[in-house]
Amino acid sequence: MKIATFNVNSIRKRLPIVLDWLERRQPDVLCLQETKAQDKDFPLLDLTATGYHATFKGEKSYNGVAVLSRTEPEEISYGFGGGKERDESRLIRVVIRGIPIINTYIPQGFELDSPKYAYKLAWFHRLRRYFERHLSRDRPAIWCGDMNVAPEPIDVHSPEKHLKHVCFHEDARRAYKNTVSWGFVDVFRRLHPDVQQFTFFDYRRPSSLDANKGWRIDHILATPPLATKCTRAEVDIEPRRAKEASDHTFLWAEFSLE
DNA sequence: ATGGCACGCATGGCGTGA
Repeated sequence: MKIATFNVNSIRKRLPIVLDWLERRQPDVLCLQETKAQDKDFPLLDLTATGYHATFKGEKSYNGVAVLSRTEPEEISYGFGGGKERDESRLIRVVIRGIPIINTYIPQGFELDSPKYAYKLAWFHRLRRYFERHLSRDRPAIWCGDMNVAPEPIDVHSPEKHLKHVCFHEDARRAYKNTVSWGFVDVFRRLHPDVQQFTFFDYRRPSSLDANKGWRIDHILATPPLATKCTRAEVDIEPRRAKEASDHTFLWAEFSLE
């Protein structure tokens, strides 16, 4: 099973890139973040014309997540469920071929002294509790998406310059790792322990792509019984070089499910 | 040290992203 994740930064703007990638790469599952479209404006027909099923939840202007899948999901749920701040356009859970897949768009955080950063840190704790309620670390499960955290110094260019950046600050890294430690394995890092490979390159530094000055903040993780079956995990840099690209690019992983 | 680019929107300026 091939699963991919991609922060599209507007599904309507990135539709040609997504359609092209689906056709050429033929993933079983593609998780999208920052679709930036209300459900009524989601380009459903363009995407389902490919044969993929689309499961999505969005809002005006911001956030929004979607899962495109070759087969229809056996279960679907949006957000944390219950209470306030369900964040339905940041978390989507589907079950495909019996495997729970959680696609998240983690809050970015803005600045260290911003309430948004406190919200980001709390989000990781809420997510850990969500995993505790809904998953078992002894059974196959996948968590993927835009995590807005570079876990280690190798995962960002010039780490010494970014110690106070909301995507590399020690508190963000600790919060992310605490959620990971519930029982997930970063499959890219497991297969490529020493490779520096980024998934995000800032628009505002157009030379960053050629200079390979980016961030690895998009991740695919699996519980141990599934992580051991991961045979490949790769970043596809080509779509970042495309005309009218997203500032993120695709990460994909292949699992041997026999 | 600062700003830079792109996105959506009751849109020619702002909030947001990372």
